[in-house]
Amino acid sequence: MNITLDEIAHRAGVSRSTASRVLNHHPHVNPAVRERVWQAIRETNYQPNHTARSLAIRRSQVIGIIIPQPIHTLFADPYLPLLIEGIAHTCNERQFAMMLELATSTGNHPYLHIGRRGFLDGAIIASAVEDQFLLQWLQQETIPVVSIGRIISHPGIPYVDVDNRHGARMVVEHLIHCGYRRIATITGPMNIIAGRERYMGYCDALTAAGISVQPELVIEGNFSEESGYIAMNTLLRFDPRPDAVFAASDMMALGALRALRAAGLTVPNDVALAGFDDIPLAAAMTPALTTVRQPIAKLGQTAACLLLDYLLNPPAEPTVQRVILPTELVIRESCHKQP
Amino acid sequence: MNITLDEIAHRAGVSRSTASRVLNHHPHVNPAVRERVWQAIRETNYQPNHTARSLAIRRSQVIGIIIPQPIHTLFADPYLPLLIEGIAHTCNERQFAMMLELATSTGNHPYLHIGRRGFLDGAIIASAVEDQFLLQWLQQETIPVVSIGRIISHPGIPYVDVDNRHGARMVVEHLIHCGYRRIATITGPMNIIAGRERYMGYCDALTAAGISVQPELVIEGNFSEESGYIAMNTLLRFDPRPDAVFAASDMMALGALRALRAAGLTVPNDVALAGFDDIPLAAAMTPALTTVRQPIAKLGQTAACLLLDYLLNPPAEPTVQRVILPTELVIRESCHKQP
DNA sequence: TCACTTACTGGGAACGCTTCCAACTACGTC
DNA sequence: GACGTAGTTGGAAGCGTTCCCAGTAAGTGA
Repeated sequence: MNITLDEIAHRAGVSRSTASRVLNHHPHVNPAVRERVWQAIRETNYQPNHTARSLAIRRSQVIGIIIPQPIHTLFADPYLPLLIEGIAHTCNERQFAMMLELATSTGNHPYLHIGRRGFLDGAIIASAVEDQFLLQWLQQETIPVVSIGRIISHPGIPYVDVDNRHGARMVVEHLIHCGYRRIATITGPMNIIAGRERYMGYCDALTAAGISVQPELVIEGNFSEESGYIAMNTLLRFDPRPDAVFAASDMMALGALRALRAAGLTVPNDVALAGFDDIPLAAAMTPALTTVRQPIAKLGQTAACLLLDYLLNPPAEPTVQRVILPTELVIRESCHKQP
Repeated sequence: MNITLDEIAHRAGVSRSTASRVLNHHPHVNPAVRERVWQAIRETNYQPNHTARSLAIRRSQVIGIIIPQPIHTLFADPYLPLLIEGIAHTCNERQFAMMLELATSTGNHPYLHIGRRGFLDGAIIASAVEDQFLLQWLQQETIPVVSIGRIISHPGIPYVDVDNRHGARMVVEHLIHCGYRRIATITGPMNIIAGRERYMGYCDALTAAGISVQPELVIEGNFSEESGYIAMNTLLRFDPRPDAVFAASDMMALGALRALRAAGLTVPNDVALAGFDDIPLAAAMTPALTTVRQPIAKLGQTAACLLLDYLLNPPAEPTVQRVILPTELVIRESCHKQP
């Protein structure tokens, strides 16, 4: 049914070997023969069979993108799309394809296809949630893996991350600099390292300024708008209420803003607000949100580079690559005390 | 290096054929033999080679998800994530894997891998933008395809879609019912069928109520927050200004809201606002947005079902499946005139 | 006891490609 | 004129599966 390399060889009057050599741009093929083969390829619109090729060369030119959480919880903000765009950028460049491996909320087959030998050359863990499935899989897997975000329990896995801790510290220092002292934080999930590190950056800034961290001003959220709303309502019950809030994600900052509005308070005059991520909405909201920008697409791009470099020429001696990308403070309107 | 079926067969003291039969749950295998083979599989942690299997059975159990536009423009709202989640749901259920085929903003190799024979069993077009690449690819491709959204120029392609036109009509009728008469619309891109159909629904509702469609009250956006903001500012320059606005996406409604706030106007008292999509933020914003809910995950799920059903047992006579899923009006606070 | 089924098993070709190896040319070179 | 040598080619053995086909052993009914 489909045209094979044999068919091409026959049409060009050469052997399969020669046709293969032409296809793969090997040297030492007579120019005239080479042209005859290309002609046959063009005439028949021949496309080589990728599966057969993979089997023969024992590589698939496919990497997996592992998304350990139900996707809709993560895609609620544009983090993952940008990450994937970054990965895709590198993959397209180097002729690799991407498989999506995700845990659905209902399905019970996470990482279904990863285990099958020969299917993937390597994998990128898109968001390092250290759940049991992921850890169990890492335990027994043999293909090279690069993680977005450090995996504490597996220090041998190369990773790329942004400097969450420093970013958080910068933005909280900015709040302090603006004159706020009773600064609360709505953290990310503490089982995610980004959640923990942003919290640590918050602590760093307070401690450095001689302000003690008050446990009641620390509320754990899950990065979603809703959780920011709930956390802010909790914070508003304290007396005196915080005069500034650092939300560990812009979506949570958005939720906090909604709670503040509902309580009749204005930002930044009654309460200052800062976020993390710099999603497009952050610049668009009123007041425009002061936040920390992270180079998300770059993150994905770098992770893919790390993985593909490794795959294309594996290093002689094993070295674990680690890359930390810088974050950037974006000052807007949500934490300036109006005179 | 990796364990093969031959190794398993040898360990269990049987032929490769028998080992294969055990692996694939064929009948007519002696129970004792069967158990010996399974034991060898467990002991060695054997995983069958997917590539070799694909080659032999001439199926890959992989479908492609084709995303014809730079992903970040589409992922700006949670549409695509939910769609993918729906597709993944069906795929996980039936042991299929998903390849992501996306056009990056910089890359010039869209649909890179689709052409390679044997790589994909079928494909889902995630968002029917009729650009040249897509049409060109459809022209020459041979694998089964299902589209999310109708592709006008290729009526032979099965598709799944939501009833955009009726949904838009419902929400505009609701505005009319609330007493608004000078109703503007911010449409989606007119080269996307969803954009056109929502606009037609808007026209339907007005016409049915005996209101004529005023060209100056129709502004084309691109579904993004920013485009909603810009369009609303344009609308505000007209005198008399519209008393209600139907934005063809919630993100654009959000942008419109920002423009209205900036102009010192309140929703719904000065201007009513309605959206389309029912993204999570729609319920969370102030005022909560009246909008049209579309079953996005269901859309993906259905598309995947259509495709996989077709792949698993191709129908004898060719029939083009078409499915239209209903939309639902969600009434909240943004279009009730306060007494 | 003899066909005749039925349950089970192994051999080997096939899937479509890559690549090693050997062989064959043509061209100088001593 | 024998002898490398480099360029060029085809044959054939893989890659790790599936599955058809033939064959054996055991069970069944006349």
